[in-house]
Amino acid sequence: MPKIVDHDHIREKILERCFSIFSSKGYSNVSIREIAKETGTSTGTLYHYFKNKEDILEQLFVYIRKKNFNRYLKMIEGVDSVEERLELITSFWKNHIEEYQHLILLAIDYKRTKSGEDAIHGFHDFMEFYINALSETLNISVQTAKMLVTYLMGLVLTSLLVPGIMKADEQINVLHELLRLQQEEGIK
Amino acid sequence: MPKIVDHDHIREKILERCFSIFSSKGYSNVSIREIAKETGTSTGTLYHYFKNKEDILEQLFVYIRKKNFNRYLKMIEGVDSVEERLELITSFWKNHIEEYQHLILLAIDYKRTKSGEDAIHGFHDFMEFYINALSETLNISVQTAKMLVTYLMGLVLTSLLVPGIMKADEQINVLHELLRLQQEEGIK
Amino acid sequence: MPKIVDHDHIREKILERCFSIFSSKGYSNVSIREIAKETGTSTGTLYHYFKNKEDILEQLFVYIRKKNFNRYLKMIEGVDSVEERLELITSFWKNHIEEYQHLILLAIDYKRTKSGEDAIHGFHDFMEFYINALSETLNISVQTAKMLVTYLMGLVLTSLLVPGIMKADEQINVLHELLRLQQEEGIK
Amino acid sequence: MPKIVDHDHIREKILERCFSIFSSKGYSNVSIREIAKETGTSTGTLYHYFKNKEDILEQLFVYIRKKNFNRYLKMIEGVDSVEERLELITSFWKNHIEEYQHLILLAIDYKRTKSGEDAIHGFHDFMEFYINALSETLNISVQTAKMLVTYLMGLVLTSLLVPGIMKADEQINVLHELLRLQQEEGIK
DNA sequence: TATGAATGAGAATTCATTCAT
DNA sequence: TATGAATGAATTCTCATTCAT
Repeated sequence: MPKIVDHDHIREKILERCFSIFSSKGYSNVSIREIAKETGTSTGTLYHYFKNKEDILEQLFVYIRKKNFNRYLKMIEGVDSVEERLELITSFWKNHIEEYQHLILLAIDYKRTKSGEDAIHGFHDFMEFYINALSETLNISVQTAKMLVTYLMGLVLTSLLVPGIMKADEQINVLHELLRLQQEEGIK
Repeated sequence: MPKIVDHDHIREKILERCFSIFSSKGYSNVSIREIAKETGTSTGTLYHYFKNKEDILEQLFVYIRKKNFNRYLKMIEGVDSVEERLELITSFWKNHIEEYQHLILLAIDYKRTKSGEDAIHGFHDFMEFYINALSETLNISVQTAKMLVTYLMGLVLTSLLVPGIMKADEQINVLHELLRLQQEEGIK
Repeated sequence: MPKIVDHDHIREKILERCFSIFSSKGYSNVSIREIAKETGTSTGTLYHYFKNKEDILEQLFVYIRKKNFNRYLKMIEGVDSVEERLELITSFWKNHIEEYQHLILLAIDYKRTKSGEDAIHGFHDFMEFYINALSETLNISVQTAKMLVTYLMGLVLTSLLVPGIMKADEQINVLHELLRLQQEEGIK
Repeated sequence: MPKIVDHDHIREKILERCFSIFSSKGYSNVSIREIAKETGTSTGTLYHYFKNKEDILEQLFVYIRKKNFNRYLKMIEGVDSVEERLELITSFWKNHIEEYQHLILLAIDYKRTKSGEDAIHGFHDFMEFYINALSETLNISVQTAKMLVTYLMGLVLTSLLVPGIMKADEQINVLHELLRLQQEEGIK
């Protein structure tokens, strides 16, 4: 009579924890032993859920991407006014900037580990999704959405490297104002 | 009368090579043996020039920072017209975007390795230098310079992660146009 | 349900083997690889049982000390006549002189490695135990016991360095005679 | 025109310093680099005076032995009364106990490094010299001299390992008294 | 004679992975 | 399914030794 466990639930618990550890220490600097300890399991158990260490990184990337997409869609859902959406998005970014820091670091680790097309591909989808989503959501051109995403990426990165100088909150406010003005102009 | 060598020259040759290797594989994924092979020396020699592996990262960061500052100052030197400077800076960025990719990756490795204040401090100076330099060079407010730097950081990062979507060249052109227009307006 | 092993038993098997290897080659001249080979394990396993190389030395010292105390006490146990005890002790020394050679060498390695108070402390207890034990066991003054122990130490050392000249057996016999005479005198 | 240096003098200076360093840290734990630094020379220079690291140990042993013999002979020279000699020898031991500690440690390092007959042979001469010298100097039997030397060795060793318990000075006094009494008896 | 830069073998230690229980 | 003991390759770093100057 085997023990009944929620396989996927445990897997995701482990991934969630890894997202944070990998981010702060770097994938390469975290040992399997450390992951086991931090997740309250054992090395043997980890190898039940994941093929090998790299597979954790791989699954983590897929998991986080999916989670992000879903969350974005759920957030926008049912909000029709562009102004409201803009409000929503800016407040969302303020609250989740740390998570996007993790994401960027994860992407870099992923790229360096896979060092090939797979990584690029994965992140490509990510970007494209957000560019199109923002373009549609905010009713702006794809070109403008690209610049917006680029800027947001810069925001995340600088807030990660030089939190003192680049206050993300502040800069998001400025951005919000800029976009709001642009919306108004568009309406006129 | 020991063997006479240009200690600093050798040191910098090694650092220069490490800048590129660390960037593509990540500091933690490059072994001392590999560095020795890539730089055409031996592990023993490396430890003659550097206290330990971390010291390579440390010295590399200092070296690159200094080199960057000097180059920027030399570039601007003797160019008085703001338009010309804008031209200069945009073309500079186009030519050196890869190097700034390396730099960002280095900064991340540095932060993760030192995992503390030291890293932040080093990068803080870097940012501050460029924000002030751009503010003065292009005759724009510090606030605008911050946004500009943030955007440039985003540019570097996206061109690194999704080179297909975010064409740095293209985006720099757009940015250039934006800044040029702003300058003109300022003149009027 | 991990693999079930008698952790302490394995640990002691390793220590027992190290006692002999360290003694003949010196702690510093024995590599972890060599210990692994000699004990029939692997380097990884050694680090499963010991924190690091120095920890082997440390645990070895503790282990040997404890083993020695217990053996001495068990030997004396139930023997009431002083003459019999003297007989017992001298024959014990004859049989275990090699082990005391190991012990002295271990103590020296320990002192040099720890190079501090810890080492002194450990050996201090050892000495004190034997001085008091001999004093009580043989019914002699502490001062005389000290001299006896000093002499025995000299015996072990010389038999180690110049086995040809200083025949331990012979010298123990002389010592035995001396002590026996002293006992008799005390009785009178 | 080559620099004129007193080759032997420098060599002995180095050996003297090594005697002390080896003693406290152990031959194996002292690197050539460390010897160079401690003696104010360079690794290259050391290899001018000594064939290799082991040769330092070898020459050191020979040097110390010779120095010891000469000193002993010079000390005894011209002192005819046995009582005076005894006085001389005990005070000599009190003053030089540390040096004999060094010597024992050196002998152990030597034995472990050579791990063969050479070492034994070297120390054999040492012992024999002292046994005979003491026998003649103090007018005691060789057997007694052997016991005396054994005891002295124990004294040196215990004062090294447990300086707190075994006060060498004190024990030498006791020994001195014992021997003095024996002398008197012999005279009667 | 004197220096210390250069070397690579070998040291201690860590790590992903396997496997008996 | 879960555990952690076992493994040995690979890592960082040290060291005796050589050699150009």
